[in-house]
Amino acid sequence: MSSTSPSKTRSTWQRQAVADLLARTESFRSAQQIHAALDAEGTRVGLATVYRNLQSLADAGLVDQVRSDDGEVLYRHCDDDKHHHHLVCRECGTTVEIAGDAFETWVNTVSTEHGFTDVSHTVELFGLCGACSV
Amino acid sequence: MSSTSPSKTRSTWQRQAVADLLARTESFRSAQQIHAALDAEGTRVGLATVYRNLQSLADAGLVDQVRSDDGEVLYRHCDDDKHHHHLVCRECGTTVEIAGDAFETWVNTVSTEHGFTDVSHTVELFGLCGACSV
DNA sequence: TTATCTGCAAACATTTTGCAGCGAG
DNA sequence: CTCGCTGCAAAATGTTTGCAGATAA
Repeated sequence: MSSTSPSKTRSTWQRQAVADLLARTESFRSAQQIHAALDAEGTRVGLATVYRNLQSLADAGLVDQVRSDDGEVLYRHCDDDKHHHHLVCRECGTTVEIAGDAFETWVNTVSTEHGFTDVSHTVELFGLCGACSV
Repeated sequence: MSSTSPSKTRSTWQRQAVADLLARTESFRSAQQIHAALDAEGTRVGLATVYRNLQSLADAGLVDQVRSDDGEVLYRHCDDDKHHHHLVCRECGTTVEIAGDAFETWVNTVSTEHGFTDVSHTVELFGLCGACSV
């Protein structure tokens, strides 16, 4: 038992359906919305399966995961492997991935200032995109 | 009925018990933990009542509200009325309220850059405080 | 073949709500 | 006296899990 079973992820059409839908979606969607969307396309996948695949995709770093204000977990395909944050339009859901060098610097400053180490952070920005603010 | 009933908040011992416990607590606590803490002190308050008062206190801006990684809502007394963020020790829970002028500036820059307006944000920092990192 | 994945339904945890009675003002 | 608040339990959500059967490798 030297190894932690590499847990090979099998390639099922259900998993691909989820990944594919996500790949075609620009905004963050909840597991339930994703399940409904697949259903609407005629792709019948169990809700539990959607949840399981979403988790697995998130673990693999293939999709981003954030929590909405009312506690649901939202998923979205990840454009960039590097560490980044999101600027989400609260109207249409359009999301822009942003790099926050200035922000990361600030985090370090503040952390050091208060004697904190190993600081991680969560940041999400919600606003109105150009198209929706008209 | 010209007015939106001012909804006067009545002062009950239950409400004060919740507010008081919060006032004596330095770290973020979930509604359930707060309910349990009161219970442990011999203060029997209905769970629903705790939830209702917590909501009301948060609405009144008397306590801060954040969401934990596993989706629970956590509450903590608010030291400062001004807009601020938190630097929380993931070991002992000690929390420092921090002002983020540099951060707010960054938010504005990025928002403008992408044509977003009316941008709100959520930021929470989790790390190890000096005492716990030894 | 065989270990993993799927689907369904039951289980869960947290938070909300309906309602009768209590209590602050 | 009144209307809001409390408590209890039931309901609603969102997510997870157990299991038997299907399936990728």
